[in-house]
Amino acid sequence: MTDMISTKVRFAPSPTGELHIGGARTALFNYLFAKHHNGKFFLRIEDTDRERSKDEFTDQICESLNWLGLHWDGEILFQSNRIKEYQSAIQTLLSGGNAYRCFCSKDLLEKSRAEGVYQYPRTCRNLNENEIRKHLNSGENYVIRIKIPEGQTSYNDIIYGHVTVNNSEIDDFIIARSDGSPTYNLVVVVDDHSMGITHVIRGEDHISNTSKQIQIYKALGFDIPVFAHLPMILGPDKKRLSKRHGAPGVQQFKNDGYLPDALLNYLVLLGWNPDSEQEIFILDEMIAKFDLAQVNKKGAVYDEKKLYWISGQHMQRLGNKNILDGILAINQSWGNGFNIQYQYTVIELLKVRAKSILEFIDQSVYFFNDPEEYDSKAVGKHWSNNSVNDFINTFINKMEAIENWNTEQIEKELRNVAEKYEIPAGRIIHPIRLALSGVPNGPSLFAMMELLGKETCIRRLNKALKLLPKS
RNA sequence: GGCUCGUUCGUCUAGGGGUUAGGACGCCGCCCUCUCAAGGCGGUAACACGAGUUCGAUUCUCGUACGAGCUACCA
Repeated sequence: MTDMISTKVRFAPSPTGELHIGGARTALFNYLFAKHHNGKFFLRIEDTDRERSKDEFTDQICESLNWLGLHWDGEILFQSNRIKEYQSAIQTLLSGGNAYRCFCSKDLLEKSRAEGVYQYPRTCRNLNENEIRKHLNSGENYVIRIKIPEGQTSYNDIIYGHVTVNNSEIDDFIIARSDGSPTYNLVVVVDDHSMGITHVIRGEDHISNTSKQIQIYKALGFDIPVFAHLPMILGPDKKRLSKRHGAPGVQQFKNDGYLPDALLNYLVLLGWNPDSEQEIFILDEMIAKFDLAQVNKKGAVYDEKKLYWISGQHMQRLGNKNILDGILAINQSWGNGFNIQYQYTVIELLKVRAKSILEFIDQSVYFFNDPEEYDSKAVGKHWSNNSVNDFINTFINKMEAIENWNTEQIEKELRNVAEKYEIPAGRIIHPIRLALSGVPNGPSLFAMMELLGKETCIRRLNKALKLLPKS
């Protein structure tokens, strides 16, 4: 390692809503970048907007981050605890001549904006001592604005490359409100500097804030970090996915039974390409291969279908223990009364055909309870008349005689019955599956029967014989 | 309005002066098969437009169009 300064990044959400996939993706990229470089990933809560910030959202964001496995280093930094630092930075700017008091009324400025004047006309920029004192003495409210110098501001974005803006395009924006509280662009710079952030990785919506922030860095004499702006995640209409726009919260994915790694896997593919044809990653693999230089500039449309597929891929690959943990996290009573070996076998049989934990739970009910009803379409197809009952009765007799209750024996006996009646085995297999599970599809019938056990199979078959066919 | 950024299959993307423009999801078909999945094989489908540079442009340049973001005493 030639890096003398270790990498430090941060994820800085404002607690005005729950964590949604856009934020999760930003957090993920920060996390991957930090871990890839053996650096630190910090969490900062941007709660300077006292009206909209809520503690419950802070809790929810932390919970979501933890569920995803994106654990932050050190203590959470709350901006609301750092007012003194901001005040002192503002004072430095003011006394250094890099900022000034502005006494213009909000109404006036809003009016001129409505008339097409979008920039602050810098009315108060060159007020002299006497004029300032006069305003102050008459008790007028004022805000503090940064004094943007002439010239150009440019920086080299890891993802977007060189971005240059004429300073004439940068407003003398407000750094302190009339109540003295600092604004976003000021606090970000003060915090990123005091936290020692080396790389600022955030959404593309901050590109135009960056040149403003660079002005503050310069005015304060701070080193400027490296910037990397991530393309937006878009809705189907190509507009930025936002809460208003139906951006799903991370919590929602948890409730829908998605595994954290699957969500992360989907998210990492939105904008980043691994420079190979690999599509399925676990977190450690993402860390090993992640590179900001491989992130593209184009916004990516959120596509639930692909997430769904990725989720299925993860289900297949995941260890049975992990799946069990995932199930229990949603439904603690799953598998109650059945031993662990039985539970693991259920998982083994089902995991290739469930795309989410929720689906998994849904598909597994008949392993623990006798079916209460039978899929009516399947009944019509496979058990529409009494001839089926004869086959089943014959098979029940054969089953009772089986001593070694295992897949092979069961299959052998069933095929014998089919042969005896000179019918395709499917004519017996389908109705039996229906009788045992209530549904027309699932894992290999014989493997299912072995697991359910002889008693249960016979009991369920007899029950079905009483109820089917429906006339 | 101004500024900044972007534009390859429906979607996620690879590629890059001469390619049958590659992969993945989805969709369709076939195989496997007791069903459903999974898996295998195949198919469908894209370089926004116009100039210029060039022997040649999807790739480079410039325009145009379209889209997005920012333009708050929100973050």
